[in-house]
Amino acid sequence: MRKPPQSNVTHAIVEQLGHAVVARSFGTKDSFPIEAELCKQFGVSRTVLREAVKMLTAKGLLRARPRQGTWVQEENHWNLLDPDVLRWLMERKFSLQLLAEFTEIRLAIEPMAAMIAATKATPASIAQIRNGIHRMKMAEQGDDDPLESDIAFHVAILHATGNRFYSQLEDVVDAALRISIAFTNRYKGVALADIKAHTKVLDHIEAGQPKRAHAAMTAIIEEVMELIGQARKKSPQ
Amino acid sequence: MRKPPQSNVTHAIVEQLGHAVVARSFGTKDSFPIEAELCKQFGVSRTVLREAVKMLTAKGLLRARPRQGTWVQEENHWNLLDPDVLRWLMERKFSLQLLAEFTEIRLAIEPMAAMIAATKATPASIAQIRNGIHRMKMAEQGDDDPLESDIAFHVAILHATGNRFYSQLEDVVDAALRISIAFTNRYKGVALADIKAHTKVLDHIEAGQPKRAHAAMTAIIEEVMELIGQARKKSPQ
DNA sequence: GCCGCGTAATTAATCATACAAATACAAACG
DNA sequence: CGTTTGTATTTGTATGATTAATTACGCGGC
Repeated sequence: MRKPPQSNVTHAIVEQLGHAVVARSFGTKDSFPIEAELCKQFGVSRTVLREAVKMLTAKGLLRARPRQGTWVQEENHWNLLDPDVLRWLMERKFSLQLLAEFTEIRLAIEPMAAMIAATKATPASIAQIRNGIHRMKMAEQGDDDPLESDIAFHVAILHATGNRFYSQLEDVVDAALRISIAFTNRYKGVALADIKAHTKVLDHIEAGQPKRAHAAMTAIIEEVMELIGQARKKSPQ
Repeated sequence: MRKPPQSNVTHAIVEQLGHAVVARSFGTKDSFPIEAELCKQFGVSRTVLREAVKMLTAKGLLRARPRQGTWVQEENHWNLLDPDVLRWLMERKFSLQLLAEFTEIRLAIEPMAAMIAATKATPASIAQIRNGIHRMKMAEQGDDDPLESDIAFHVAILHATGNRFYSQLEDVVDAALRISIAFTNRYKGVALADIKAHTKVLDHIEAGQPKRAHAAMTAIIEEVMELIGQARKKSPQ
């Protein structure tokens, strides 16, 4: 994604440990290595390791207590909506199941976002949405990236709500779209039909038609849901 | 909420610093104290302070770089959906604005959750929902807590989706409901009408009627939205 | 005066070590 | 047999020293 690289040692450890945790590389609860063990394993000082563990604790992945040691939290404690956790999950543990759950959330958020945008969007935020569509058109002719332009469109709508919590879900949408591409090239390339469907959403938002904007966005995402459903039938995991 | 107290010094600092950050107690960007300064201020060692800062960094509230120092991130970097951040915001910086934004998110999530639950709910998860309603009835007669029982109902529906991301939004709903109570006693006590409306949702879920479940839940939350709207007219912030 | 370049100063990052606190477990005691 | 007390283990906290990254500054060249 678009994060500054952060070339700290600590950060590197956080990444590795984070990946390992979501990938379930640590067997049973008590098989998680003790501090000293991990230090040796990664070749870093206790300070660095502890700070890394603290960061993962802050994201709900780990828990530590004196004398009991450190262990991986139950999955329902993970902050799934944390951008890092999201990314780790998607990089390490892709599954159609996960993608389906992602999309199910989008189905709640994005249509409602479009609906809200239809009543609250400013000229500036509408311009952002339009820019996304413009990029999709460019991408169709090979002059822009199809994935990035698609993301730009969807994210612009989240921001157009003027609601911080919707904006915050940018990363979920981002991850969901990237994951979509990862599993099937069917999504690759920008079809004219896609552009048409996306333009419809913009039109309704601009016209101040909440319900129609909602419906148009729902159509887009249900299309994705459909694709996933088909894929799962072929190779049910 | 229902978290183990965590009586560490580090955790205490995280709480204090977290509160201070969301309350905007640190003026301009460069007025954030340097490490040593904060250590003296809180009377803790650098170890503790650094680990606390790391945890807040993990939640997107702070950022630190050598020679530039530590500073508060722009608000759009905050992980608003992190349970801690959410709680700090709500404890320190209550506003009708914030509550409205909360509720706007609920308006997307919960009706869709009810919809999904109507097709996917298991006997066990339906029992959970029913238990929530049961508690509301008890609360009406003073035999249970009205707020907690209400929360139990809404959270049960999120879980009934079988979707981890919906489950994860438990804290948002939790916070929203608590905040609701905080600003008006209007919400206090359980009205018979409320119980009726909530029961309707359960009935539709049990009957496997997605659209009706969706509508019933929407009605409940729009009622809340209405209340907020009225309050904002009286004292527009 | 202006531009590039190395150098110094500042701040967080890392390391190493020591000691404190919490708690599970077992042994001792009633 | 239950209770208490001790002890070992693991994380928590403290401190000092060192390293690395980044910016600001001054120096020299033009």
